[in-house]
Amino acid sequence: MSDIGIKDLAKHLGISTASVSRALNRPGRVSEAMRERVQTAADKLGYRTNMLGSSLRTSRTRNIVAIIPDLSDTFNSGVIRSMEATAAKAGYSILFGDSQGIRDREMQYGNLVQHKQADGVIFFSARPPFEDSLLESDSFRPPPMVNSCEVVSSDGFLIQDHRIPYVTIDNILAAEEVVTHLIELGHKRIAIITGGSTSPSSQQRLKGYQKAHKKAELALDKELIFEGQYTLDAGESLTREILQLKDRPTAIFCMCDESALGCLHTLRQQGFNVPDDIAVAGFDDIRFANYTDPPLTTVAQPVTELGKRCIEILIKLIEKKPVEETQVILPHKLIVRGSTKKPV
Amino acid sequence: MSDIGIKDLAKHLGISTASVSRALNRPGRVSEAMRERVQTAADKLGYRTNMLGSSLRTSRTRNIVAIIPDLSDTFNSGVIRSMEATAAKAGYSILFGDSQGIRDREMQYGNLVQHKQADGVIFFSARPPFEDSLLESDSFRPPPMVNSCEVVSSDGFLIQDHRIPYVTIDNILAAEEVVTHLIELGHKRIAIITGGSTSPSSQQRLKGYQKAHKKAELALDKELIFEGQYTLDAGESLTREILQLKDRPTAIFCMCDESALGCLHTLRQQGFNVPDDIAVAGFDDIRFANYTDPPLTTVAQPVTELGKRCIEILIKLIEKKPVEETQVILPHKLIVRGSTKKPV
DNA sequence: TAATAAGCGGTAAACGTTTACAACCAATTG
DNA sequence: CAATTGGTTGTAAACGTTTACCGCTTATTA
Repeated sequence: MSDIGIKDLAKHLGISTASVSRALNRPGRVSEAMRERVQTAADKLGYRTNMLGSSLRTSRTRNIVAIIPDLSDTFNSGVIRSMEATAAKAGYSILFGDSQGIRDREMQYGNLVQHKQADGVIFFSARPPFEDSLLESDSFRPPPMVNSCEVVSSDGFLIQDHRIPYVTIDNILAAEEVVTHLIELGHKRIAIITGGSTSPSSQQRLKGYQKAHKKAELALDKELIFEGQYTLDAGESLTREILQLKDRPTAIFCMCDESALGCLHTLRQQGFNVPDDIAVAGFDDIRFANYTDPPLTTVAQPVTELGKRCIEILIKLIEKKPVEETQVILPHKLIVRGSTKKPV
Repeated sequence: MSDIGIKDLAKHLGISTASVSRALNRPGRVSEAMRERVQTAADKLGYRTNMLGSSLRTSRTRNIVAIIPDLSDTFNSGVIRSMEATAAKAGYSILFGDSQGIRDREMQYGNLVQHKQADGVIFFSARPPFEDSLLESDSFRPPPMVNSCEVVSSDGFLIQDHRIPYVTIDNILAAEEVVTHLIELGHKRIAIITGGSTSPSSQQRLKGYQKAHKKAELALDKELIFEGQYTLDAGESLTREILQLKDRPTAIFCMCDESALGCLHTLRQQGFNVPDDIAVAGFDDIRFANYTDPPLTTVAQPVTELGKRCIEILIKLIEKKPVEETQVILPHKLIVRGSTKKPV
């Protein structure tokens, strides 16, 4: 019973391996009697297809690589979870890599598909996880891939004039809405804690911040822009810096909720009241956002849908089915809670 | 340049595939000149070993399956992240499955190793992810596996009198310490929100709760035990129930920090002051625990070490190296913060 | 100098599947 | 009744590696 192969099964039934294979994978190309006979024998003997043999022959692994900058981030892990669920439903498994934002590590995971250990890639970064020389080479045959969340331009990334599908939200608009919300409340000095200058989503949210100011004909003060990261720590420490400004802002927009939690913490520690002294807004609507004191005003991203669509598109690509929409921009939603109020 | 195989490389160099293979994987079995010649040619032509062929031949995939009940849980995702990092360093990739605690799904992922898509398994549940009939069968040759966090007994799970290695903390002791801490502060009525009756870690923490009471000769009140889950929601809603008790407790021990956050939220909503009206303690020390108001008293689990040790042991098992310690109990640490204080 | 060893490279057989192709049989057709 | 068709199964060649085994050359030893 331990590790029986297709040959053993065939011999045991007195038929050819071809018939076994067909009975198992291609019902219809085999008589019903045969299909049943093989199936029950397979069950009884505990036959498990050795996928290595199968994959080698068919060059399909049913594995997908997902490369994430930080798996422990609440927003990311939500997306991944959804990806995994969607993939599993379609019979695919997810190999994942936490790149920590380091390009070398991204490429290391990208290699998995070049080594034929996976059929396609999802990446959360600006560039596909392949060496630049490859990306620029004409002979490069890019594997199925989908770009998620960190999309550079509305054209997507181009390889040989062919765009890579992506799924994201409109970061510019979303940030603009947050900031406009603050401006409409009456705030004039709004500090911002970014996600880092190398992150496309952060760049875009910054653009939204600027657009909102421009539209409201509000002057932009460079001093109010604090380059951070998408982390609790960044929010905490940069808020300390913000509080040292002579002309203190009346609102702080954090580009992710984790930073906003750090921000709230520092404000509380230093005796500031939110939202009366300072208003705070976040981004992502992680599940903790509703549990802070006061609850956090933020932008909800469609986490589940984001993951689901990525995988759906990727699988279509892998299976060479037509994919109707290759540039997906999902709706976000401004969620106003207690952390923002008009300045007193 | 697109997809060159070992044969192409061999032909291009006018040597046999055997030499190419040896030059690449077994330096020392080949002259230095040869090694170098092959290496540079491989680099230049962009040769990538097809791991399917290799794996088929060697029956080693360098993949590991990790089966988690809930990937988006902050504690879990921290452990996974550490696992991934450790595995990557050793040249392994992690295939992960979010089982949502459903046994069928666990087995579905367990199948991956039976289908030879992975070399070993890490599981976070009480039973190995294989069908019961298999587990009980004498002919079952269990694959390398390690049990993490949710360990049933100090013997580990037995298969054919052979114990499965595990890595965990002493949940009983840790919970006992939390509750003793509360008792020493002067609390006499301590409610508890569990992680669910099917979770071994929850059962053990409950045992610790009981032990602490016994040791302090404090009566146990069944009414104070609330069966929950390891989630925010459970903490939130069960706290509402707790507050309806006629004889209200002065402290609440939540078996995970997420529940504690939910608990704090409900308390705040209903106008209770923590810790003055009611003290709250959690478990896990997720990174948000220090950012709540007041900061949460909790038990720190060695998240990174937990993940690291699991993978290290598993890899030793896979590579048939001797593993000195198969039952690892890592140290935890009670972290007292502002959410617990003596009752007023 | 002959015998032995050591170093290196090639030959070819696996590993476990899937699938073109061919072969067979029975049923249908003209 | 011969020819054709359709349904079903078997044969055997791949897929891309690794590695046991063998043989060649050169160095070492007695």
